[in-house]
Amino acid sequence: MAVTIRDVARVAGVSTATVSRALNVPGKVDEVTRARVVAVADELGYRPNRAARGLITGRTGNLGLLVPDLANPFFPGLVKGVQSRALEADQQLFVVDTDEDAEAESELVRQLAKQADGLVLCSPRMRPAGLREAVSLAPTVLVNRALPRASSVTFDNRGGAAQLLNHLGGLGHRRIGFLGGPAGSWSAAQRLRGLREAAASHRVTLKELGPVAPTFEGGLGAARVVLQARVSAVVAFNDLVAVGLGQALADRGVDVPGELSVAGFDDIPMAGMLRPSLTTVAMPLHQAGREAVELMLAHLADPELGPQRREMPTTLRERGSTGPAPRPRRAARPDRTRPDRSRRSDDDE
Amino acid sequence: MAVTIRDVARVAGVSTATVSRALNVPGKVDEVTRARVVAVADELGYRPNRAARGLITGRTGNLGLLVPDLANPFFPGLVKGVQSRALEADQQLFVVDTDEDAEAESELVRQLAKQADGLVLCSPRMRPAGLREAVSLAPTVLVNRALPRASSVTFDNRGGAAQLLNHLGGLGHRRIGFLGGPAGSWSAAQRLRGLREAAASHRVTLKELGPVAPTFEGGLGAARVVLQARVSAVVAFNDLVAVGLGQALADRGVDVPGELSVAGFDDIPMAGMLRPSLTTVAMPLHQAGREAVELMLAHLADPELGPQRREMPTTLRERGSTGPAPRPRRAARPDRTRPDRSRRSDDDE
DNA sequence: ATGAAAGCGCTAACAA
DNA sequence: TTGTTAGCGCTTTCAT
Repeated sequence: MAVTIRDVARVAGVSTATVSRALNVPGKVDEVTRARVVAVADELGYRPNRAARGLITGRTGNLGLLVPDLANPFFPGLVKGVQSRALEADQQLFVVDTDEDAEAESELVRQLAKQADGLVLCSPRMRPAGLREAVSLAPTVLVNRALPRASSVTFDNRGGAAQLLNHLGGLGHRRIGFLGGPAGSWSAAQRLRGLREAAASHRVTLKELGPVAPTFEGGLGAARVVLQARVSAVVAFNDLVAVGLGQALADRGVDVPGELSVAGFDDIPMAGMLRPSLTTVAMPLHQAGREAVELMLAHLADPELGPQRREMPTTLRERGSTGPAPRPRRAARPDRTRPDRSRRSDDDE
Repeated sequence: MAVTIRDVARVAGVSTATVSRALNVPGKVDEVTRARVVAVADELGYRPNRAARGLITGRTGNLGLLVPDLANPFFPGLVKGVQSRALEADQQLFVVDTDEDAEAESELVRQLAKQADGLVLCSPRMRPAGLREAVSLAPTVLVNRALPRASSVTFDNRGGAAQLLNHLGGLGHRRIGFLGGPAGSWSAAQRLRGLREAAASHRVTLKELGPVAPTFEGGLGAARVVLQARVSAVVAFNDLVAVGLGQALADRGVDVPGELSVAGFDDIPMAGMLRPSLTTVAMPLHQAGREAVELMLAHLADPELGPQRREMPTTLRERGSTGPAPRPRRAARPDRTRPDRSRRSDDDE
């Protein structure tokens, strides 16, 4: 068996209660005794048994983190942020990937809640009722989603979208498409709103396209609808969609961004690995993750604390561009037969 | 407070011991009583307190998973596999991202081991001594790394490399470069070995290039050395490097794969999202993750069980290509829908 | 087949 | 400031 608090007590010549206090409530024990206890504990390599502690305190020392899909490059940054802060607070982290399954989410949350002191739910897909249950089960912080009377960390999607549109507007684009994400998506709504507001003050026409799945495939399948919309720039729901769209356009011989600009959200690492340049709205994922844990800890420390909200700032980024101008491909033959875009009716550039 | 075993016992009119048995050792209790107990437990919504159980059984019901970097697209598939099997076994999963820090790894493993019944260490960067300690702390399964007298799940890198070289050789390539990964890398060595053996029987000259960092940037910076090697095909250490190299070559106006073929390992999702086609050796990550947990559970069930080894088969895949040959650009015709090659590999469900 | 009781390792009253 | 004691929820002998 491992070394227990009794071993430490025996060797240090004190009671187990004193050991416990020395280690947990330093103020309530004589400095000399405390030092001795700590020394002994250290020497014996004592590590408290969290299960035993948890049995009496009701705390597990664990945090639960739920994400819809770890393979989505948006999430690892968040997970890392959450983890870094959790470890600092000496909390271990359960990570659950729900595979985008809104149904499964609820049950997983129930399981998690039982073993964790608090929950961080990232972009939860479940319906509000499910979220409410989660909140009732354990202190919960939502990330990338808001809910009345619940704590959350969100990103300034609206502001970011506005920045993006201002940028495009400044470049001379007058007809811009928004290739929307999934129907009920909260962030898609925010982004659209930001774009609309900015479009108004730029005399830009905003065309709503889609919605499409928030995936590479979603973007891949959207080339046609985008070309038909006769826009000079497209804002995709996120980078994954933007990348898919970019590929589909390239396959059709459309020069990106020469003929058509593509922008996205998230600033996923892949955005920097691609050639058609991509303007994207970056989210401070790591920080958001840390902030979420911070709120959790605050709730743990003070159960009476009301709902807290943090909105993280977003930043416009230019990714993957190799140079200033769109470079024609070398071996490319100049046969650009694209029925839709061949007649330029737009006031590009 | 939550509903405890005593509540169930009282309502069912039996002792707590019987409830415990009914729920855990169905054989040792009368079928009628068992049914009643289960019904009551169910109705009351009883959920065993794992801390209490753990206190007496010494089991936590948790598994620990350690990965070097979740943002590396290689790992999420593995994590998902591990998680899926862990949940089936009613084990919760601690996930720790070590940020490629070999030093931190050891301490994190120590912390993990205390709260988990077993450990799964993916591509651990730590030195053998550290691994030995881990193994001594808790039942441990290594993934993507082997260690004498330790259980592990590895991939058939050698066989995959051989397949790859056969493929390239069959295509007529006679000078092939290997852009190696980090110096001490176990998998890099395996891959090189497989390539060498196959090269011999194909009268192919294998040029060792690099090593480079196993990252996108690593590949990006290798264009020059690759071009100087005057090879007609390059096998990169992994897909990330391959993608970086592909971009760097494209920037220099080299036609991939027309003038130079690029291949990689891992079959990361991104491989399917890119245009210069990429031949890659796919690893059954999801399955490997599940297998790792399987081995863990076997060790848990029988502590006397000796070290187990599994080598997972690898498969050659063609990704991101739009056609068979270096493709002249095609004018956009009425929707020539590309076969959708970008879906995740079948083993990733 | 079932129950009584002990006790896992720890913390938190309550006493001293 | 420190020790004594009870008990968190559960499993597991040991009786019955």
